[in-house]
Amino acid sequence: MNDIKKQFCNFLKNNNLLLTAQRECILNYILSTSYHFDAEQLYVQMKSEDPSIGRATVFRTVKLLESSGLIRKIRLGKSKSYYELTVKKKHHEHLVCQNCGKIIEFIDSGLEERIIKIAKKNNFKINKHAVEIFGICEDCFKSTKNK
Amino acid sequence: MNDIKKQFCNFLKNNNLLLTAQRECILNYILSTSYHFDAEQLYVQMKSEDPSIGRATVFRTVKLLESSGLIRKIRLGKSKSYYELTVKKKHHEHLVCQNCGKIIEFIDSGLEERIIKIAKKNNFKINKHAVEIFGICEDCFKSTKNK
DNA sequence: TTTGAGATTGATACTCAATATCAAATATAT
DNA sequence: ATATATTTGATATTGAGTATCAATCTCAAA
Repeated sequence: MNDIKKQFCNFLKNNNLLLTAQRECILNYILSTSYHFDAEQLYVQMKSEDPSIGRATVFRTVKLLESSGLIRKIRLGKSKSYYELTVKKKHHEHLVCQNCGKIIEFIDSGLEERIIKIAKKNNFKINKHAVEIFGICEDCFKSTKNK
Repeated sequence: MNDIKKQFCNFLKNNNLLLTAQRECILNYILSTSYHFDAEQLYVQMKSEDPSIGRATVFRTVKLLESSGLIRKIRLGKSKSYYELTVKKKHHEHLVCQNCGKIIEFIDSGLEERIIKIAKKNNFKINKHAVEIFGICEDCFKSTKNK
């Protein structure tokens, strides 16, 4: 069992929760994907592997994974929540193309520093932050010009 | 008629839309408030002034106001959308207290510059951006310590 | 191995925010 | 005045997520 699974097992144990077949199955799938996902999409995927699984279980497990710190919620301008793995990945921000939906991740230490400074200046105990930049990506911009 | 109203009228005219009593009423109210609001809250307010107004009309008008550029959508970590006036107000970001819900607005030119640079570096036609910092505000932090 | 308290499940109903539908009412141009 | 287009409010519907609950599963203690 790898470190990430162990981390989740510990979380479950510490909260008197059980590692069930469904939870393990969902965890496995999430670990095998490296990109953003949402709960509904995950449900459809799990359903295709095990038709007996329920929507509620998937949504509940996503919440658990979030509480455990394994995944984090991100908002990409849509009404629904997306999630991404927190492990094996540095914190980063998002460029969201409003035309094709493509998401470019970036890190910028200068940006992070400023955010920390701003929180400090306002006597704010910072917990998390999010920077989203919306616009048109290079590819889409090129193809609209060609029309 | 003030500039802001004119701007909205122009927008309506340019799109073959009419300035109706309901739309004007909603616009007036929005101009009289200077803080964040959401569509449902606005509906309740308008309903108290004119009980015959419909929910759909308020939600539609909010969308119109957004398209016209008079208000902008902001996401404050909740599932619903909030809006704020874009005029008479410089663009700013938000510090959101996860305990009491208080919202502190701030501007930081260094932050803005970096965001523009990042977009440029990624050949991204930037349209808008959002920075949200979540945490515990000074007041809440103090009062938790006293317990 | 049985038992029983507690955790988990899936189905379902429900909430909440927002959108779609549509007939009736309004406005506009001719 | 009339034909055309826009807007309205009521209502139904969607989409995302949560609450409920009886049935099932787990596991430690007897």
